[in-house]
Amino acid sequence: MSSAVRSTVTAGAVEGRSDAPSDRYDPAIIEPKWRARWETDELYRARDEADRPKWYSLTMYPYPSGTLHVGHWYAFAVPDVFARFQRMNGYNVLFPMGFDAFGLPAENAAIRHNIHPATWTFDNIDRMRAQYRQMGAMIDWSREVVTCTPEYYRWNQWIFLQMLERGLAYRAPGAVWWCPEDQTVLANEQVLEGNICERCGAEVFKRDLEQWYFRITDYADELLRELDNVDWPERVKTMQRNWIGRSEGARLRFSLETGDVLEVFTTRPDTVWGATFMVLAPEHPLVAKITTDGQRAAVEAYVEQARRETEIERMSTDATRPKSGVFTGAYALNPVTDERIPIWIADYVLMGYGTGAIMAVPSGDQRDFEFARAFDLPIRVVVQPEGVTLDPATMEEAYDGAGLLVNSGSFDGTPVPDGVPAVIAWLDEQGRAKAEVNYRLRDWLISRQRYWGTPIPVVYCDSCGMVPVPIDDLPVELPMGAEFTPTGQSPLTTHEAFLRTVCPQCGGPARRETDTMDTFVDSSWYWFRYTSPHDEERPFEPEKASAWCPVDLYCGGIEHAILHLLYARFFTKVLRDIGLVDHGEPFQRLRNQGMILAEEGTKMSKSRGTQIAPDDLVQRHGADALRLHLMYLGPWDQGGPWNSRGITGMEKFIRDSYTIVTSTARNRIDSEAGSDEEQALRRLTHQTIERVTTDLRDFQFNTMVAALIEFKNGIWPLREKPIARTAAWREAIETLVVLMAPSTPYVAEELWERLGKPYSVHTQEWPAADPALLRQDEAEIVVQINGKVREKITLPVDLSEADVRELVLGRERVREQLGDRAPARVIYVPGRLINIVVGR
RNA sequence: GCGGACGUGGCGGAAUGGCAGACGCUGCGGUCUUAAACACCGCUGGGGCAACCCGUGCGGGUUCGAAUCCCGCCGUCCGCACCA
Repeated sequence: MSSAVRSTVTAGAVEGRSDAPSDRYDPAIIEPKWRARWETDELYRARDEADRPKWYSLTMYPYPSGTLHVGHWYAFAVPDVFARFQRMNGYNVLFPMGFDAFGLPAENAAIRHNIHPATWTFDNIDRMRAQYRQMGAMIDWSREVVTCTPEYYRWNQWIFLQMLERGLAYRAPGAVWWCPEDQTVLANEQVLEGNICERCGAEVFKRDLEQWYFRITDYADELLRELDNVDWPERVKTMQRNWIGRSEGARLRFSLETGDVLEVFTTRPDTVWGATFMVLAPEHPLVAKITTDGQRAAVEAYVEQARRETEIERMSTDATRPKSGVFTGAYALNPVTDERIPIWIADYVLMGYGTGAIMAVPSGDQRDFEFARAFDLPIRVVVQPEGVTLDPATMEEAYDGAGLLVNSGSFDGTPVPDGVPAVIAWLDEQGRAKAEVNYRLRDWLISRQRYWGTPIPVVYCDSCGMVPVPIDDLPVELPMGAEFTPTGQSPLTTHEAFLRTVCPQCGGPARRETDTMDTFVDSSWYWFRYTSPHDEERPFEPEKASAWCPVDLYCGGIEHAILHLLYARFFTKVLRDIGLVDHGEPFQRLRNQGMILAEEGTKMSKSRGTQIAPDDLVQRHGADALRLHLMYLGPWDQGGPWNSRGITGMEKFIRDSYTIVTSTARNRIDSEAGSDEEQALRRLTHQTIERVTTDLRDFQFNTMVAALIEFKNGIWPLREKPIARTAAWREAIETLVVLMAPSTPYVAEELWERLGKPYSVHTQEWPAADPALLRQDEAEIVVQINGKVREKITLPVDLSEADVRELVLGRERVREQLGDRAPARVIYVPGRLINIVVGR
């Protein structure tokens, strides 16, 4: 509070004067001044050049939700520090910015406030852009991308058409997730545990609808394998691996007594001798056909119940729920034993995975075991572990560990790992099995029955059927006048002028596709667009994209661990196969920031008013102080509760640095280098260079700031001493300013000017620590007796162990402590400590 | 249920086998001031006059030496959860 008053008073006082430099640090003057200068000079314009190595630093673009909160700064200002650091390290840096501007919140807000989604969105973008500018980031705004503009989304349509041509986009019926609140279908990835809509939290259910899909499953294997080649947090990779869910096994054919063939997928074909029954998913197409008359009523009741549960709680099932199911009355023949085995239906078998049917091996699979026990079905042991003898009558759980095959014909005695391929090969010869790999990953459902998105560029003609819109007719523009209140129908259906068109093939009347694309399509390639944002021929120039990409460092929240990052990887591979880029992995290095919580530790919420706005803080403390404060809260990948008090400490650091530099910048240097004091100062300077450099490189911003503060604290008392008139001092303060440049760009630029150095500090070369100065001649050695610190002595580092030992043992305090006990052992760690071990 | 990460002063955190608590915040004392605020200087894990003792969720282990490594437990957070 008080500093707000002070700051305002100072600002008012200075305004009247011309440009007499104030000795008091005032961000309200410094920050707008340099921001204007940088913009005029296009200091942050990224140029396509080949002289320096490129560095593409990308931060996930924001959704234009309204106003910024400090979380936005945390996500953007901290990567900005790193981007600046890389620039000073000699890289040609691309640090772009855009807005993920299509999507449901715009529509919902528009309905609530009775304005157009475009108005809402562009107003927000204008506001947020201004807020982002305050941050002092090195954003190249000339490359800004806004996804809801036809200049951008026409290329979504272009890519869609390329994919359609290659069979990677297709339309298919199927049971899909439907959100009753948002009145649209959702991708599997957007459905959270408990069947909750990722966007609005409503409970979702399945509906049978015809929808557009992208064939991401074609890339399942590559998406899985290439995770090994990127530098990403291990947990993100694990999440993607789990999501893709690769299983190796075989597809087996079982003959039914009805003459039908039932295929199953299994990862354990070696246990087929133990398959004592089969289970179909309730939705399996064979269910109605094979059910016997006697069982029909029970089966239909169960299927109906399962369907209802689908709408309420199915899939939210946990594995501990008791198994349920019904016998169909039908039998299959076990292909290896020729036994008749009963066919059941149960909801623990999912239609969406494998073939929607399983062979049940209760002795080896816990789920099958529980089912067999519940319905009194036979259990046959086919894998015998060493040491114990499994008895079906007394087993309490399935056994799926190592062992030898038993009751398995000619394969008896085969160890499990060998049995799997052997049995597959044997069954394959007889045409009864094929090795197969299954993935949990499903194709990406991209159509949405909402308005504020990219129109899908196809038309439907009565005579020609579905016809793609010719590339030359793009973009298919989203009409501004549509009625977009959600009805469950695509809003575009009611827009006659949009809907009615002519068939590009026959010229007859045709109807446009009225679904729009999932907004994750927009974000699946936006970083390529930054490399040639104004290209009118293609989504982007392949040469420029390949020159800048892949992205060297991608920063963003962990919440995109699966959705966005998986889709983006998929698109990159598709664009590579189309021939637009030369690589398949978009993001070499990924770093996730933690989440900034409200002061009381809960999630920041707009509605509860717990969001912290940066504007106010910038006004009171300056953007530089806020940047430092965010870095200093803790490890960046950890996040944590916002703390409004600590920022004053950062302000003090800046103010003190400002005082140090401005009060000594004009000092005449009147001593030749060489005194011990100067040598010590130079050591401190170079140790700080070393610490700041390694901390920045390792993304340890909190300790980097601590190193800067310690440096300031170290030189603060010297500013009015004679040493402030030496070359070592000059080196120290110039270094301080350069080291501050990435973190506090405004004040660093101001101080650089005060030092009389040529504009701009941000184009200076990053300093290198002089190894000769880092070397210590003397070190403080900790003297321990039995591991307890008893004394600290400063000794030359090159002293031999014997000398140190003699010296230490001769010390009065040590002799006192030892008494008449003789050292049993002495451990010496050069330059660190000496531990004298004595018997007790 | 399975898997992973984490647990350190009043608070955020530092230290990843070698001085626990760097640095910042808070708090306390002092200087300045008529006074207060600001600013500056100093102190700030607990106990003890001191030597010293205790202390990194709890219990055990390895080691000359453990916040750090190993085993078990407790707690918090995250991911997965009928995927055949």
